[in-house]
Amino acid sequence: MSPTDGPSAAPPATRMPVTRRPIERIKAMIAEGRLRPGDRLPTERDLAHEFEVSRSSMREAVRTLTTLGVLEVRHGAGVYVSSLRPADLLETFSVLAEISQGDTLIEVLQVRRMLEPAATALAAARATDAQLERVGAILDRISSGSGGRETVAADLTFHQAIVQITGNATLAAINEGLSSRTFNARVWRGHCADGQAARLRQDHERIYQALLARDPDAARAAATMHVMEVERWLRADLETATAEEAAAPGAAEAG
Amino acid sequence: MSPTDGPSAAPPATRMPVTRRPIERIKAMIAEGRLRPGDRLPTERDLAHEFEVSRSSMREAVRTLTTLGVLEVRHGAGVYVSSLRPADLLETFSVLAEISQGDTLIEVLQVRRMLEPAATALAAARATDAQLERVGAILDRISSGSGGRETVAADLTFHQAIVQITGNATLAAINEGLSSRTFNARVWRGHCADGQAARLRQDHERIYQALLARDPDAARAAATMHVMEVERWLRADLETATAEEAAAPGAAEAG
DNA sequence: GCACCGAACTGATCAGACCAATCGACGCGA
DNA sequence: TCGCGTCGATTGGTCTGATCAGTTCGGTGC
Repeated sequence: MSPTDGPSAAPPATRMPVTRRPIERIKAMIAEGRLRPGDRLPTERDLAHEFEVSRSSMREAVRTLTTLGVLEVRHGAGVYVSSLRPADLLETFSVLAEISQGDTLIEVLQVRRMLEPAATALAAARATDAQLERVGAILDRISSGSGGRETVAADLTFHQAIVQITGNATLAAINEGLSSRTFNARVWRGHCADGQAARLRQDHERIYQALLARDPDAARAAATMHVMEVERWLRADLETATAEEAAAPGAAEAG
Repeated sequence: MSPTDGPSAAPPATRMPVTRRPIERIKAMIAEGRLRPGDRLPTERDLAHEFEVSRSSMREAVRTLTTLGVLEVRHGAGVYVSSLRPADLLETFSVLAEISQGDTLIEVLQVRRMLEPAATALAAARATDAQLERVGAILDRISSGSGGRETVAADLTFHQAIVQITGNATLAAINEGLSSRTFNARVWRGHCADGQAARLRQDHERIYQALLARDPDAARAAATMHVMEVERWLRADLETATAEEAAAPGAAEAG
């Protein structure tokens, strides 16, 4: 065990960076329930005094906890404990999808291939009529679009809406983090260029039909096929990019 | 769509907080590949000058990106782009498991119930002899322990080792984020108190046997059973806690 | 009773100083 | 020549205090 274990295993006091003390203490207070969602913390100035650090350091601590989704800062109004809902705590997740390239994108898709089929099956079993109607409306927006921004946005919304039907906010937040606008835009652009946008539309239609039929098995299969289609495209795209890179290094993103 | 969409949809320039500009620009440079893993950035002072912000603000930006796992700072040495591996970018993930309570823990387990069976099945199909040997050694550490720290640590390692066999680092990082020492400790303590620690050991043994047999279906089933056992315990534990809370509000954690 | 305004509060940003860890050049001694 | 310690320059870490910019809320006047 490392000497830094435990929230307040004080004795050794391994000279942790000053900024870290407030972070750990506040996190611990929240984990222990002494601070609850929506609670307001003292002002930055008071906190700094309480933890015996300068205001700059206190601000860095607050910023860290804000980035983690644990705290919320309102200019002029104060620092508050966030709702602590999964969506808050997993907001940072999106950087993975934003920044990842190449092999990591494949890995991300493999994870989605584990989650989305299970989620879609669950949704098929639980969906209410109103929820299905909403999904149908989103599907119309995908179909009526021409592969541009609208379509990409609708596509993302489509999958999010389905995952939300499961009622599992954590699952929804994770799945949302595994998708990204930019990646989805690439997928659509690629399919349109190959004249295969119909494939994507058909995938979505099949998923929707499975939901309508409230058939979990069909939903699972349809979702699996869809993710696999995206994965198939990505693998092909990566190969092309690699080949172009080899032919003309450093100019892969042109056009 | 909100007016703040897009990384550099410049024209409106919606007066974003000063600190945010460097964050978005650096993130964009990384996403575009202009900054690569291991690259060193200019000093904080130079960066501040370049982005026309004060050093304090620049520091907050760097701090944010560090928290997100995108950058790495070495005291006295400089600021570097992290390896950008999933494990870096998903480090923040652990706060979810650390802080979550009640219903969110159930949700987390439901996600694990989607991931771990799939991962274990994949591991069964891919495991090498050396990897299996390592898992077996870890299993011995679980069995020889008595439910204390050692056991809990070995338990976590056991599952992580299996997921790592899949070769999917993103999956491994996500799954690790969905587990936490404190939660696992609670599970073991609870099972020991009920005299049911044998259940957990048997679950692990079954998973291991399925891996040895390189039987994905058996592995999937065994992993599912294991997560369900933990979920069963958690639901019972939550009910008990709720009941005690109702009887003696505010004293649930005593003893 | 209500809309408006301003003072007090609180976070956001800035500036400059000094502390602490790192790294590399230099020089001493084996 | 090689090895190692020292010292100074570089760079992140922390502190202080001032000023800018939203929020809140109570008072003021219609």
